Amino acid sequence: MKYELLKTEGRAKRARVETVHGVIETPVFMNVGTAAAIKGAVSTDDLRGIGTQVMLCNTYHLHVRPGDDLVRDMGGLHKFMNWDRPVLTDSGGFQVFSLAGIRKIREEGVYFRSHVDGRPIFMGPEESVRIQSNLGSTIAMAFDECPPALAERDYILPSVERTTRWLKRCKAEIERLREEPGTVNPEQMLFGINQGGIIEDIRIAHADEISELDLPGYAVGGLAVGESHEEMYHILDVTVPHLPQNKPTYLMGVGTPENILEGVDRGIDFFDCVYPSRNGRHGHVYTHHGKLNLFNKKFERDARPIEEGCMCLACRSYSRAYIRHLLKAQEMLGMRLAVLHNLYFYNHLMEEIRESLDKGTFKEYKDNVVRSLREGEA
RNA sequence: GUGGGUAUGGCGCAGUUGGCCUAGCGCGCCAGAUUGUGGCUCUGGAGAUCGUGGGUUCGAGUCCCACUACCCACC
Repeated sequence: MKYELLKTEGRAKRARVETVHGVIETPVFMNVGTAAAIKGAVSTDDLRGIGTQVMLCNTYHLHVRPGDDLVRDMGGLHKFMNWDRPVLTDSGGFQVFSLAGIRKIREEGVYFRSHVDGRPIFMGPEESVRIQSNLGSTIAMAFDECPPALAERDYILPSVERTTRWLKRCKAEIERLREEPGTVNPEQMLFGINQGGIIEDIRIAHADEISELDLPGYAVGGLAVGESHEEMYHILDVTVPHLPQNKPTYLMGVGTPENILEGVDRGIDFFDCVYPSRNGRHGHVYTHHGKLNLFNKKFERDARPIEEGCMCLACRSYSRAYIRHLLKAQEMLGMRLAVLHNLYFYNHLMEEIRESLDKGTFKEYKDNVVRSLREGEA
């Protein structure tokens, strides 16, 4: 992997990452396809058409179904889903948080009950890395615990210490697997994850500690899980400078267009979020003038596209009224068009961000977009 | 025509021996939430002269009579 820093503006970074599956221009928004598909009937062909650079898939979910051994036997995730560009796999760490009701955390790892059929599933650092190795993703994420934002110091501190021990085990395991014959992707990279809730000194100490492991990239995890925007931005302000600046920095699970602009401004390269796809399925669509809820009655006879001038499939051909009708009638095409629009919007937003960084006008661009997003539709 | 049944917000229903019914629920409708995705979930809100008319009673969605509409069976 090669990380080439092309330009900076304040802390904001414009970079190019070369991987075995091709180049990633950053800042980038990764499109979330948990179960090896973007929900909403979006194909990988669609993704190529809307500027998707990286697809994000999930270790836990693919392990449960269809099984990582099956994916390996089918030639790896790339071949399986017909996507030859970069893929990042989330480790299953977030499921420690999101499936809190059906798991137990121990030093060796996490005992889940499958959300599909209830069978016991054990996942520790070695298991997570092995699964991700079978999937053959471009970037594997370390297996961590994502504690709730409101957790107290006496919960966060031991949790973060365990996450560090898990990270070292992940690193050892991926290095071991790299040497094994038949590994799907011997060039697979491991990114470490910083945790610490909203407690400054824990965040910083942890960032310093994991930076020493000299991994190819680092993520800030455990944000946007209940804390305020101000708290999230503050943690980025104090934490990101303690992560290597000559490597990709990934803010996990974030966020709204405004969150992303603020993240870029604080030195983040990679983002991902379920918002464009999940909200699309639920009829919420993004524009430069804020988010619209297409279920709202005011769009019943609105002949305009979702956003004037947008070049996505939905906006080139269909009205708000028609997409609203499809969504209300639960026609799959409604979801599909809304999701395609949202992903296009996010990918296009990142392109605008990169252009403004190239030109040295990011600050101005960001202020304008944030104002426009907040003002809403005229 | 005869006998039986049913009529409660847009739809489907619940309403116990008449009294916490100032009429409840599901869907739908109108809004809002959702941040490393369990095609979910959650939170608010609007909307009903309880088919019509009369009667009994201190009090009727609940009981009685007539009428109307629909459903079923028989002729």
